[in-house]
Amino acid sequence: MASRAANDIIEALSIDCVIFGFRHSELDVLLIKHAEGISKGKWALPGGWIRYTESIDDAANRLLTSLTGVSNIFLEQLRAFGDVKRYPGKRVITIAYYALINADNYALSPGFTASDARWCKIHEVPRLPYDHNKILKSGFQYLKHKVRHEPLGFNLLPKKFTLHQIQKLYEAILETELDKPNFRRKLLNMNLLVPCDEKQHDVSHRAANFYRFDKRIYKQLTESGFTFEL
Amino acid sequence: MASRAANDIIEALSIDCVIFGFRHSELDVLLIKHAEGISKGKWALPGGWIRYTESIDDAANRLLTSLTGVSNIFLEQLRAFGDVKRYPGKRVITIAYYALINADNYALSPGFTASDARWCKIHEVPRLPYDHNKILKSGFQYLKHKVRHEPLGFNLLPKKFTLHQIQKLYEAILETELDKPNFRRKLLNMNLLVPCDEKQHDVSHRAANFYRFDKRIYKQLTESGFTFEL
DNA sequence: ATTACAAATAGTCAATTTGACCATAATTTA
DNA sequence: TAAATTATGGTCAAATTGACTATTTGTAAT
Repeated sequence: MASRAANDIIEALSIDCVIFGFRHSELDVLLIKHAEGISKGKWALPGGWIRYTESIDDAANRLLTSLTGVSNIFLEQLRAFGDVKRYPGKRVITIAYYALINADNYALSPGFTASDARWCKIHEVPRLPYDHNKILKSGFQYLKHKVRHEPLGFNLLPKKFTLHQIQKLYEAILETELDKPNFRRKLLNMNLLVPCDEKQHDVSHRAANFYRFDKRIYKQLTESGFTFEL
Repeated sequence: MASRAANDIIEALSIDCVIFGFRHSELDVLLIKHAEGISKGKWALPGGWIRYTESIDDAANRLLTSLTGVSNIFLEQLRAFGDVKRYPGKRVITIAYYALINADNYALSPGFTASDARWCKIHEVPRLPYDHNKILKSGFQYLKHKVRHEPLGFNLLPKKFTLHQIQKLYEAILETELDKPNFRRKLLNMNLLVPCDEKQHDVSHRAANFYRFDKRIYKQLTESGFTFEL
């Protein structure tokens, strides 16, 4: 290990990122276009090789940032994909990561081995190389599950948001419509959201109240036995 | 890839298994004693190296069987652990698998690089090498979560089981006591369990009815929108 | 046999939560 | 001033939960 160069990469092991972006009440995935390698010219999930000197979490963040410009987000590991022939010509096991962010908050700037980067609607994703479609599907399933059992998603909204915004987010991810009053009641009764002394403006109808999500309150609640369920 | 021997192993990548065993209303973990290598003589999670010619799922099964004799069980992937210094002297990323089985149904026969194999009570696990304690903890957390959202656990009970048996299983995993009539009501109202025309015998009190879990019924229910929640 | 036990199963009941609604409030634009 | 639009409030029956009590069915002890 000591004799390796700082950016020597581990053979047979890669990272792939499934980055979900929420924008205009729609769910997108972040794709990059390969500038080199065996999939040159093809759109794929952002990913690449792990260095000997970085943890896999660090590798995921480094690769995502250098390929797409999206940085400082909370990437969570999905799982490893390790079918023998998932990658052509060579045995490569990949570790998939995922995240959910507000697409509008991040400027895309393709780099490293990517010639381009763009958001793609979740249901308009083209055929991707390797098993990337499978990884994406797996990530989407996981996201759906996760969002119902954890207050994932609040961090991607603006600090102050309306109940309508959360509802749209949930509807986009779960792919259903939700009853507004009931959704509102359920969420507010959790005592998880703090009402702000501020309303919407610039809207041509009754202004909605802003709320904020308080991490500390959530932590307190969970520690006293509360579990987020939607 | 073609030029490798059939059992060449991938450097820098390993498998570790967290096998939970339910026995005498208690939850155990399966440990092996290393017969060789840098942790010779130490107890650890069963694991080892992945071959170029097998999928990671297959590797997990092969390793578990050859080390402990436990075979033909449903191993599910937990996640990868990839801190830079998790393994001494060499960069090794490990992919963890877990399963929940009935300890009494499997005879342990240590082999391969294991000199011994045994069940260890979940709260009496010694200090394990590498980050195995961390992996175990992670697996236990996941198991607790999983068991509340999926009818995991029914497959480890005998084909025909009593409601009391399931309850004991859940109590062991969730580490709580559950109200008997309420637990019973909740479970039966799911219409997931099929009552058998058979009762316990050899018990010194009123015999309980046997039930069985029907995979097809569960599948049908989930397909029509049902979600198992406990 | 009768009684004491242990555990299974049944039932009660108030409190809470859900789902499907309808009603009203606050704003802006026609 | 009315219409439009969206937020927010409220209702109500049905279903679910949590905390219990009661009854049944069997064995074991006297």
